[in-house]
Amino acid sequence: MGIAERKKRHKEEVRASILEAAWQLVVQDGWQALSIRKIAEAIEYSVPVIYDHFANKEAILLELTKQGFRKLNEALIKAKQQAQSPEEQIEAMAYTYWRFAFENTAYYQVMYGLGIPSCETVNQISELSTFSELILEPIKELIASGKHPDTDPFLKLHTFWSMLHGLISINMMGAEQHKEELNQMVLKDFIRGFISGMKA
Amino acid sequence: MGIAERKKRHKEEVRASILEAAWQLVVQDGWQALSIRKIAEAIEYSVPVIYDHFANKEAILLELTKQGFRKLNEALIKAKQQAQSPEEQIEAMAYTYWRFAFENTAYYQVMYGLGIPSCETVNQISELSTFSELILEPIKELIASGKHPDTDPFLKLHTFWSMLHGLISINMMGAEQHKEELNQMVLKDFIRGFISGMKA
DNA sequence: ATACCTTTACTAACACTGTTAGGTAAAATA
DNA sequence: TATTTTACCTAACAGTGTTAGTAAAGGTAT
Repeated sequence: MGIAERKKRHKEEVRASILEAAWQLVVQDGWQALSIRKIAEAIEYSVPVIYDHFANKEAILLELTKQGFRKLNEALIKAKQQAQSPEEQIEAMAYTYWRFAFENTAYYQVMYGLGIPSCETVNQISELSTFSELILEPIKELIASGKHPDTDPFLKLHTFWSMLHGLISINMMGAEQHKEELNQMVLKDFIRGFISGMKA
Repeated sequence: MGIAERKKRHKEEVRASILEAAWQLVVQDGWQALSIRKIAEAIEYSVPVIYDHFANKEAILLELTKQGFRKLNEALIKAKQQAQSPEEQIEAMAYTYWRFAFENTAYYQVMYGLGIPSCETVNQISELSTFSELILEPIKELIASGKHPDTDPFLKLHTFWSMLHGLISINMMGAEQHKEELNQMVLKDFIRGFISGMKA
């Protein structure tokens, strides 16, 4: 039954080429300029073929979002592994998150920039649980060894993520009035405060 | 020359009705569902009339964004006036900002949610300077009376705004997994840390 | 080998979208 | 009264997401 296999393989190739073409278009002209017809032209197939692989345009963007989180998670895992203490892990991950956002602005904007994603959309991103777990672990360690071991780790995770995201998104939209170094300082300041806030 | 006046007045009425209709549509179905034709139908004029008042659709959204910031600024001014010390002013403004976001999610999403606004767009929002000044003032006071009077107030303003925005936007997209009270606590925690971070 | 069915891919259309060119009729000016 | 300006419209252009219907090709069963 090699035939069915070959077909399946081919189908997955087409699916991958759709995502690849979509991604290239997003990087080139921004996600607002992405269109089904442009994708179809890029992969040299007719438009309806795309709907054999994705329910709609949103599903394609959702897949790119997932890709983005997978890539982010990878980078975070690597950063975490190279650090030893929970403090260093958190610090390294914060910097990595920041760097990911600015080295992959296209990804970051797809991940967070399509309007504010609805709850249903967020729940479809299974990669988020890995992301949470990754950061939650050193936070828990830090809390356990700190002076307030009854602190809610989810609260701290939430804070960490929120503030990092806020820093990045405000920074992305107004890079003129606030200099680069300034933001690096804000980031540094935040990380220090965040970590010491869990110890004491 | 009452005629020209009457005409001018009428023209401004139409302009206002465009914004009103646009706003109503945004509140009803979200900003992604806003269309020029729907606005035209609502105001009972043909489509091209809208282009006599606004260069394009983006200009309408930009005006709504400005309206949002004006409303936010108003609320912040009121909150600031009712508080005495810089600490209380900052705290009150943070809560007011938070409340504004969740009582006017439509505004907040127009203000921040249309993709990540470009630098050029941000520069067109003159209301932002009022917003900055409003928060900058108590920050400066607090820094001056603190132990590190050479702290950059812009850095602190940037931090304040970023983290507040991050808190809100992360919260808006995932209200299921994290409870309401949790976020109130995160907010409280942040404000306390922010203020004490400038004193000491 | 013939008949059948499923898969694959297409063209063409529907119902929208933002935007604008061009025309008409009314109102203001000369 | 003649002319110009304005106010407003219809109709179109070029694009969007999405889908109905069709034709051909591939594999399966009789």
